[in-house]
Amino acid sequence: MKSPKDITIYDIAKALDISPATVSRGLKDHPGIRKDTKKKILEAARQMGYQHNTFARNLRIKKTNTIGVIIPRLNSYFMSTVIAGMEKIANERGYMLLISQTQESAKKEIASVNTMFNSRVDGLLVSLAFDTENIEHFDAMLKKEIPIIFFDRVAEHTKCTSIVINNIKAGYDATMHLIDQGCKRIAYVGGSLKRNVYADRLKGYKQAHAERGVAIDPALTIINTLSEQAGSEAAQQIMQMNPLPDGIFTANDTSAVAIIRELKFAGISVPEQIAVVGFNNDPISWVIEPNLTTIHYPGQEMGEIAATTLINTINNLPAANLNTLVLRHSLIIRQSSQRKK
Amino acid sequence: MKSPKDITIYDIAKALDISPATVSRGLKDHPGIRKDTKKKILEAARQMGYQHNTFARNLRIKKTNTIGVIIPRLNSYFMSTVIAGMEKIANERGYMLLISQTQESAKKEIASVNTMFNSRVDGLLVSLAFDTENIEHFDAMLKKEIPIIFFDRVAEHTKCTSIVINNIKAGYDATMHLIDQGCKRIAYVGGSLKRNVYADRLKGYKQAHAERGVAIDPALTIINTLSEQAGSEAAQQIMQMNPLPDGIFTANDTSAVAIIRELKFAGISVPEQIAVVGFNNDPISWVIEPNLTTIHYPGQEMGEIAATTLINTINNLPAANLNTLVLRHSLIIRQSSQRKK
DNA sequence: GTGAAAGCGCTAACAT
DNA sequence: ATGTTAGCGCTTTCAC
Repeated sequence: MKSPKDITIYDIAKALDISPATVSRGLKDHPGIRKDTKKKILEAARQMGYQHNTFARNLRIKKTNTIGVIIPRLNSYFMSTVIAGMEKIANERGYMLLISQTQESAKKEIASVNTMFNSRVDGLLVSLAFDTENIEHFDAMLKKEIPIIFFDRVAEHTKCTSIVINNIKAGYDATMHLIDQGCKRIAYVGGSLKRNVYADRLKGYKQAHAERGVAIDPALTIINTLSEQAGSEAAQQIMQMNPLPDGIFTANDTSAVAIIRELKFAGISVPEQIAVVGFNNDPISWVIEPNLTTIHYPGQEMGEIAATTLINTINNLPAANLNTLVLRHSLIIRQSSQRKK
Repeated sequence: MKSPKDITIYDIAKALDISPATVSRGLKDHPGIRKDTKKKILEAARQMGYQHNTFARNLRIKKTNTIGVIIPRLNSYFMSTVIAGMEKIANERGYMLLISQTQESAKKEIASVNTMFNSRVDGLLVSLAFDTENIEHFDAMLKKEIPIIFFDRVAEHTKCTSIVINNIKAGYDATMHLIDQGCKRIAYVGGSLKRNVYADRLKGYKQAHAERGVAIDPALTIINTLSEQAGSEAAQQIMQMNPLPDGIFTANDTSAVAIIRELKFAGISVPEQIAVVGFNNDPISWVIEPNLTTIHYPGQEMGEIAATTLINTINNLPAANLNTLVLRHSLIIRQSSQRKK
């Protein structure tokens, strides 16, 4: 396990009979170092097998060029797309990504924040776990002025930027569409109301009903984990309802697809008997039959914007001091909700 | 951007009127430090807001507790599942994950390796890009005895462990199944033959044909990027063939689904006219109609095993010095390939 | 059980 | 244009 021994700038300095400082400068294009000296240094470094020591540098300059990413889960289409966007930007701007999953647990989230803190990340990109109650665990970082950006599942904080879509409007759009298709009893299936995304979508659902003067039966609201399994169970629950709902708006596509499958299996026709609208525009939404009406959620773009904003903030660049950034969403109407020609 | 000032072990030492060495020891359960001293130190650390400095420590002990992950793309079901598995294990064992995407480019792969090298990761988990020709860019790390594990898209190297499934057998299983269903002209759609996974699956395809004495028309082999777009194009190409193939084996499910959609759109019935088998057991495989026959690829498990093996190697634990680890795959037969009752 | 002191490899202010 | 020097914060050997 032990390496022969690392080459340092001192070794190069000695070999070339110059000072370590000059080597350090030569290695990084410092202005005011002769061309030939620089060339000599680079050449020596290369052939001695010199490897830059990032730690020593970090220790010295107190900057890591590393961004921490804390997310509930990595393995969903939406999240992997977001991360892909973040990685792209980070890579372009010379930052590395340190990634940690909370598995939807507040406890793990706290642990992750602490690890990131100790790793001295330059900034944090966070989407909150289902059951996170407050965001005090970020206080230590904020006190040190380490910028934190929340995305998707966000928290209100005067010092942090949030990047979201307008979930209220999206919920409103989805629900209004169902109402326009003639639905009178629309079920809502969503995740924990502690999280803005689900609370807001429910709000939009209510707004749409209110605006059209349609009463809401509270029994039609189901809160679950939005997993495939949970979707199937929700479908069972819905099919027990009497009278049967004639529309379902659910807060992700995984759930929507699971529900449609159960309904079809039970011989209930979609959209004729029950119209369904999902959320995210996951690839499965255009594979399921009938194709799923859903809200397009720009994941890659959200990742890119989050990373860009964070890096700009870290470097005190302009356009950094925003409170909230709202991306555009759109309702994609497909067959699963269309009852009218 | 400037923090008030970090608390160090010296500050704690001064406050408690003891030495920094004692503080350092107290902070980490060093045997041979009095219980009450330790308690005093921990208490002071807590209330002074002490934050451990990982860099200084790394610099000192030359270990980072960080694992580098280099992959083609993050945003596929398979890869995000793998990463989720890795993160789980890394987290449990106190390691962090540094992730980088090559976007299928060898050039970016080389850059990533260098960054990881400079970041002094303790080990590397790698799945190769489409067009990587050789693996010399890993030599510097290997020379320093930094362990590297390849998974999925691997390369032969005496010093590295590879984690794979038996792609030849998987390709054989898929093809043999199609032959058993009565297919006589089976097309193969796969990715770059520079990568073991695609070359091996093609090999299996050929083996199955050879074993049954069925001749192969080379015109039936299509090499592309396996994207959705590429899948649609492959379908177009296949539909031009005369005579039409009666079976398609394609190396991922994204491609398979795109192909099925095109075929259906063109009025070709699946599986009656053309039977289709995919690869990966992506969620879309059981949503598409007809449900897709595919090879189950244990992504999460592969990620967990890769991470476990790497961490064991880093720590010189037993069972670490393996050359190749082969995980179990299985053929999942669904409707897209079933012609017989 | 605790302390003194020497570095880990690099950078940057200051000097030349 | 280059050199000197003083740390960054921590660990650890060797003393006591």
